[in-house]
This record gives sequence, C-alpha cells and structure tokens, in this order.
Amino acid sequence: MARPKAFDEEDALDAAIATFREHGFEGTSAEMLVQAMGIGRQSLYNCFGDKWQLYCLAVRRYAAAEARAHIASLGGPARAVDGLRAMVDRVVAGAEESCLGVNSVCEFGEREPTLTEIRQHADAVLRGPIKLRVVEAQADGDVAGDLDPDWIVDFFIASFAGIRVAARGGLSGERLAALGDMAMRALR
Amino acid sequence: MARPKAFDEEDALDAAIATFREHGFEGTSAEMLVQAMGIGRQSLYNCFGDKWQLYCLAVRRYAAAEARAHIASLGGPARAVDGLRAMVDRVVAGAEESCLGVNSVCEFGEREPTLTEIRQHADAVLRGPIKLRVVEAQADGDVAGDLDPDWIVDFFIASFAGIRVAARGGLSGERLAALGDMAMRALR
DNA sequence: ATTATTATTGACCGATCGTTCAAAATTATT
DNA sequence: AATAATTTTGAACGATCGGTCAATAATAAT
Repeated sequence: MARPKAFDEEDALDAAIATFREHGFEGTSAEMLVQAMGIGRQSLYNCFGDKWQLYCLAVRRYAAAEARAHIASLGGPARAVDGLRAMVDRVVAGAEESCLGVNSVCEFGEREPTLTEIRQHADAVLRGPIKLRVVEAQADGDVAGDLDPDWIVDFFIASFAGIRVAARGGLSGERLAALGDMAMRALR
Repeated sequence: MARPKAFDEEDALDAAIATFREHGFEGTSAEMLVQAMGIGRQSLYNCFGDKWQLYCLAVRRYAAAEARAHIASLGGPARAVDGLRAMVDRVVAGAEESCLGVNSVCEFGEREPTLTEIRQHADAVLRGPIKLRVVEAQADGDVAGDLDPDWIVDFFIASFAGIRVAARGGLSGERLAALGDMAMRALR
C-alpha cells in the first residue's frame, strides 16, 4: 500500500556501526552517516529517529553480535579451558578494528542512562556463559580453584578492553597475542 | 612593559585537562573550556593557539604527570615486586577519574600523528623504569623468569587500560582491586 | 485509473561550532 | 604624563551542526 524502502535497514545500521566505531558519537556527523549508510537524510530520521537513537541502536546491535561471537568461540572446544582460550584468541585476532563498546564506555562513562542499561543487559547476557566455562575449567583442574569465578569473569572482560585499547594504540599482533597469553596465565 | 596575565597558565591547563578527560575532544566545546578554565575566549586562543593545540598540550601534560606518578610509586617500596604492586594499587585507587590517555587512544586511534608522537614519547619514558623493576623482581625470584620483560611491561600497561575502562563503566572499587590482584597473579 | 500511504529528494531552519576582530583596559618603561 | 606592549572584553564571523519541511516518486489496494 506504500512505497517500499530502497535500502536494507540492517545493512544501513551496520554502516552506522562502522562509522561510530571509528569516530565515536560526537565525532560522527549526520552527513558522515548518510554518506556511509548510503541513504538520504530524511530516510535516516524517518527510520532511526535521530542521531542519538541511531547510536543507541548501533551499540545495542554491536553488543549483541559481540556477545554471540564470544559465546560461540567459548563453546567451540570440548575442554572448558580451551573454550576460554578460544574466546581470548578471537578478541586478539579481531582487535584491529576498534570496539564500539569500549569506545562508548570511554566517551560517556555512566553519564547516559540508556547506554548504561544497554551495557548492563549485554553484560548479563555474556557473563553467564563465561562463568559456566570458568567453573567447568576449575572442576577440570585447568583453572585455579581458589579464585572467585565472578572475579575471573571481570578479569576476562577487563583484559579484552585492555587488549583492544592496546590494539587501537597500534600494538602489533604478536604483542597482542602475548597479552592474551599473560591473561590466561593469571588463571593458573 | 605590558599587561600581565590575570590567570595561571598551568591552572587553566589543568582545568582543560579535567574537561577533556570527562568529555573527550569532540565532546568539549570552546565555550565549555572557557567556563572551566575561567578565562576569556580570546585569552584561550592567545595563550594556547586553538582547541586542537590545547588538547595536545593537555594530553602531553597529563601523560607526563601520569608517568611521574607511576614511576614514583614504582620506586617507593624497597623490594621490586612490591614496587610493581604499588604501581598497580595506585592505578586501582585512582581509577574513578577517567584517563585522558585511554580516552585519547579510543577517540583517535592512530589517526593523528601528533597524538601518536605524544603517546610514543610517554611510552618511552614509562617503559624503562617499569622494565628495570620487572627484571629486578625476576632476579629476586618474585616474578617468573621465563617471561619476556618487555611483554610484562606491555601487560602492565594494557592491564591499566583495562582497569580504567572497567572503572569508567562503573565497576566497584572492590572488584577493581580484584582485577589488580589478577594482573599481579599472572607474573608468578 | 484512482486513492491512500510511505519513501525519497533537496532545499532549508535556527543553533551552535571554532575562531577572529576591534576596542578598551592594564601594566612597565620613558 | 606619554608611550609601547600585552591582555581582556564582547560582539561578530562564516561554517557546520542536528533536524525539519514541502514537494515528488513509488508502491498496494480499491
């Protein structure tokens, strides 16, 4: 009954994600977005509300995809500690591209309730699966049993941020891999 | 022979640092700067050039102060491993306030040569003293001797970024301290 | 073919951006 | 007291910001 969209919403959103990853929220203009997304200005506002709503949607989608990928590599290997290792290796391998989650935390801290909520939800989704594998690895004797599993989860997530910031600063792949090794070493 | 400045340059610069720490470069307007620094608009441009030069100066000053503080806590305790521990503890204790270095890396990556240069210089200043204490701690038998000292230095710096990002995201002091413990644990 | 509904286009809005100009004010030297 | 040098003040600049309006285009249902 009405004219159909000439663009794919998810593709456009992915283009917005790429732009926000590289330039942050404040560093990205509406003009940059319409260029990157390949759509008209009005279409952007029709479809996504405004720049802030688009950013929140981008962070949400990015976080969900990232959590899915983490969980997938986590569950790949049979042995729990190998799953944890695979998760770390994936972060190291993908660290060349900047992380929208880390960027968003750095840019806004806890200033924006909507972002905080998005973050908490993503956290809730991700921590469970990691913790399960940590506990499993402890039962296997591959991770020190005297460590609080929740602290280990914190440590993984913080290590990922550290690795990604280091990569954003230009650290070589070889040295990023060494950071991953060091993180795993803390679990012995 | 001429009218003297009505403000202290370093105080004004510190105010600029505080503003950039909280809001980043793109998120900080000239208006916000003159308010925070308590000076007139023209005075800002007379004294610091433009917004970008002021930002670079702020990052430089912040990095120098941070390096000095790191090195100071590093050299406090007699035993090398305790110095390393003191450095970590200082980062944990001060993580409530966001880090201009981390923010700058996240916001610009390697896009701005001037920032990259500032970062490399700060890195060069800081790595030496840390490495010295690492090697010393290895000789004392407090840090595993099979680890490459340069990798350990990388790991410290990345861990600091991880702790600071976690703090910016709202992690409690207790859990930040646990992150510090985990980092030290990787050295055994 | 007409109608209703939505998408696209391109001009355009006021507000704010970083920056500068010109005038007034303040000081040390003469 | 007059001069030279610099800072401060406040208005103003063009450019860009995020966002909107009105007109046109395209589709599905009647």
